Amino acid sequence: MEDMEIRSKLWIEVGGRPVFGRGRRFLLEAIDKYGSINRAAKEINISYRKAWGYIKAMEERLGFKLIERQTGGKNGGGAVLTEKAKRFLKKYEELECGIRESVDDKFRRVFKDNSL
Amino acid sequence: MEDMEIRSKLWIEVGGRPVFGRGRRFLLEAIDKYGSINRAAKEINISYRKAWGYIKAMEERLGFKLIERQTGGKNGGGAVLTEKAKRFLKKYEELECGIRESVDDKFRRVFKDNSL
DNA sequence: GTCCGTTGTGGGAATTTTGCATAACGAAAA
DNA sequence: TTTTCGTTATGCAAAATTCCCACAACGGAC
Repeated sequence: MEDMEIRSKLWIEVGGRPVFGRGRRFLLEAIDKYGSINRAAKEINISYRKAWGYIKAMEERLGFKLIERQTGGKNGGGAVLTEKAKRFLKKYEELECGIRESVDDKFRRVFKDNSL
Repeated sequence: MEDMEIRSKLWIEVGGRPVFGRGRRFLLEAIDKYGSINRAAKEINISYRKAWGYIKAMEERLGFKLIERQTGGKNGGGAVLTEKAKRFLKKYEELECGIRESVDDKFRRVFKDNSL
């Protein structure tokens, strides 16, 4: 059983539906960095279609606009995070910080004494 | 944003495939309690088919037998956990213990100051 | 007007999950 | 010996979900 590994997931729901998690976090961070949903999606290895669906659902369920988009124009357009989105993202980063590490630690302590 | 809630999930993988998590934990606990896969599945509100699939995958991926089954006979048969399964289950319970609570706490600390 | 890299979206394909239906089993009772 | 009963076992179709292809619209730069 040496290839066992622990995995953990953390997400926020609204009305019982997922609204934010690690994947969406990476998406927003990448959009913030690159100014483009398309580019961001490529960067984190998901399809544009999927990224677009994430954003749509997030905005609907959270009830506020996360991303200011512009279609056409210089460079074809682009996207930037709203201030509210940035504040939300920051909070989520803070929430997530340290949790995975502590889960990994506990896993190692409990499961890695090589008995079963 | 008052109906936001945090959710977390913890599971073990082998070869990149899920092997054990909260649902399977409940399943094994119920089998241990009732001595029947069928009864256990009803108790935790999943179909027998699903429970059976869980067990099959767990045993394949973990590489050892979790459940001793008997078909036919008194009461139609039944199922009991192997000793190894009991030890594994115990470890998982220990691993999971406290993690959800600490996640909830952190969520409350970070997100419940009502600003965004 | 053409080009380019965006955003926006329908809808079908592919995959995963779900659960219905039914067979096999074997001790105990009839 | 035969019937009964509540199990385990599993194929397969249907339902649900996820994924992704293909194309439209946009508008500044050239």
